[in-house]
Amino acid sequence: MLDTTFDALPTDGALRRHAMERSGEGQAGSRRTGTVGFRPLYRQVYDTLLKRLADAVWQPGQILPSEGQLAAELGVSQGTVRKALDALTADSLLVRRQGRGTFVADHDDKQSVFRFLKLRPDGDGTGMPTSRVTGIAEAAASADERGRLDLVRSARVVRIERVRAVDAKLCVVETISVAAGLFPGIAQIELPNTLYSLYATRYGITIATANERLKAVALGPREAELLQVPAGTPALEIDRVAIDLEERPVEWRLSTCLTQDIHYLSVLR
Amino acid sequence: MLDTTFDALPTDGALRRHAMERSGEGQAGSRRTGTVGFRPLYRQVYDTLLKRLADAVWQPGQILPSEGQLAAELGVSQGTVRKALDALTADSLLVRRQGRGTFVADHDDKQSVFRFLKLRPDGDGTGMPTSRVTGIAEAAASADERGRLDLVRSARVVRIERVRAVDAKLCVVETISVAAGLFPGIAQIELPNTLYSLYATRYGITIATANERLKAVALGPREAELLQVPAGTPALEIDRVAIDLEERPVEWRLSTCLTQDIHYLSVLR
DNA sequence: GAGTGGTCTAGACCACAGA
DNA sequence: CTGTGGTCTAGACCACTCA
Repeated sequence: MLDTTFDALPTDGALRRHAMERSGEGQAGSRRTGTVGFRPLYRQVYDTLLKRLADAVWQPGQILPSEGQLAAELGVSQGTVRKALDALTADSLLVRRQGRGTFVADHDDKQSVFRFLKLRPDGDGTGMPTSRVTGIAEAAASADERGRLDLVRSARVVRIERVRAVDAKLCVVETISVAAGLFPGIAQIELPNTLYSLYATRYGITIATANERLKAVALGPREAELLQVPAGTPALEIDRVAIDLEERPVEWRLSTCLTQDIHYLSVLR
Repeated sequence: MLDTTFDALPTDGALRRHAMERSGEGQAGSRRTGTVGFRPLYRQVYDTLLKRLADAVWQPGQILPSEGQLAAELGVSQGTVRKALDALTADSLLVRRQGRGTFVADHDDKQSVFRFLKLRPDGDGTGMPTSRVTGIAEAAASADERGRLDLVRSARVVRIERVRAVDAKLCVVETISVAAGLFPGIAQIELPNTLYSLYATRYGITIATANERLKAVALGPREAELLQVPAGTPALEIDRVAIDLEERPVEWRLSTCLTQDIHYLSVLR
């Protein structure tokens, strides 16, 4: 009932009124789902705005309407909009700047490069990464790829192999797999250093989170050759699955990293 | 001025009034520090409550006064107290339970064990860790220890060496260094599996964050012997500095982990 | 000076837990 | 039934940015 009201009236803008109406709707919802059917208003605002971001209604870097305008459009109070905007900001999807406005997070800028890159130089360097693609091909998805990316048996993937340097120091070789259906033509594009901004701008796929599993391994012969060190050298293996705004696993990335001059930084709170 | 007012009137409870008085004080503050001297009220409430937690005024697991009581005591509105409590909750220092109250986070319970332990079994297991101390001694701080723990040249440390198992599978050997002065008598105590709850209950030191630097290394002979694998086996080295509520580095921990059956889990947002 | 986000208040009602 | 945290509103003022 709550969601119906919400979805059924997108054109007139009002999510739903508070107070009396809300009370009635809340009880109806409770009857339907026990007592767990309650979804706060700001959560619905969050979802609305999230959908607009996922649908690229607003482009990265672009300014959003002010809190007051959004509140009026959605038929809720400014405080409720604020709570939703704060939540989206906490999820790194928006950036708020006092006195200026609220903007769609631009994951192309310098500070955002490191959101998903935890490799840092041991010493002082900036840690800026560079990349060189060493291979790219389309193929039938392997069992591993189907498992990581939640693909059907007949699915095809594009595999990208590249080497990366941090502060001009060669130290990473990685294989990236994405579903061919989600990223049409990606094998024919000149790939940028930061793939996730390409996903966002060209394919409308925004990476929201990533799960990384780290292990220590001995370098195999191919990786050793690419990194120009002896086979068997200990290396850090990072197995990453990147998740988009709609909670789909959209990229699997297996990176093998030399850690002589760099380390993986993890901050626990 | 802001802080003076705040610190000078702890007994009458009022932080400071809003509106007119605040405006005047704010301007005075601005004159002193340019325009950056502004500290929001809820931030001061946060600091007050944080200090009480650091001073162990409230014990772990204990219930705090209700929002209304705290608001009345501190002379601010309930909404301001709420904002401070929410921030403390986000920092994992409090736990809020609707209908029951706000509690001091108890980092002894099962879910909190994993806040600072990112090693997980590859398969299904619970991942519960166990420990066995293999050595403990007091000594003069090494250069590394002085650097990590910010100690003076003459400082002494207590070093704890132990091996750990995850799901009964031996996989970690680690050396823990703490300043002897901060943890008097710790070398004579029967050490629990979860050291951080000991730090909190016996020494009033609450670990708030930890910075971990990960590298892949080849096992040295001593570690290899303790872990019963060949020397040279690739292993994950975790170099952790734990920071307490007052932002002091209080523990340095160097762990060497076999990753045949476990991995290090890192969630990026 | 106008417009934006940030803070603070006061008061209402809702969901939840427990006596 | 009472008390707690959770949500929502309305309105005020503050700090910041920029034309």
